[in-house]
Amino acid sequence: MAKWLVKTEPSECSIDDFAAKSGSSIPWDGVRNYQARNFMTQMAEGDEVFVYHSSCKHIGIAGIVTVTRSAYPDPGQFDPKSPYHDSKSTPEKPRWQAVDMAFERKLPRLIPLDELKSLPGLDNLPLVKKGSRLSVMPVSDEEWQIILKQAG
DNA sequence: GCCAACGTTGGC
DNA sequence: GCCAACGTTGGC
Repeated sequence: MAKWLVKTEPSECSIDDFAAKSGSSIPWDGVRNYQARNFMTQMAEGDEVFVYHSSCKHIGIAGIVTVTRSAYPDPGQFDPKSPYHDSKSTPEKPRWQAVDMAFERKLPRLIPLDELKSLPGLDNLPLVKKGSRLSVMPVSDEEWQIILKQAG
């Protein structure tokens, strides 16, 4: 089972929003970056995903969600009224994909970015690289264990 | 709010 | 295909 990490602004969709809807799925949509989209299409039902809070007071990894539905065309791209509308996208040739995810658990504590940066073994994780804007990325089993262990 | 780093667009 | 200009991301 593959593992992943997604970035989100908690004001948009936080781990607590997932927790509040525990037992039901939330669409992960609005991704408009090709590399991130390509990773999303590789997600499978049951994959675990770290949720990272960005652009906020407490930046870091906050919890874990599970993929409940693999990639399907992101509806927003077809809707002219959607902020995620893409005029070059058609239902026959969709450009962007969404997945569904559901709450699994919060980490015992939030792991701040500076802590992630200082941990050995995470050097290859795009998240900790300066200037990286990739919002969906794979996490190796080794990286996953390092982060879980750090959470306590 | 600032600004460096990045991805995308479009003229050539 | 190059690359300057632009808009966005995201830590600080």
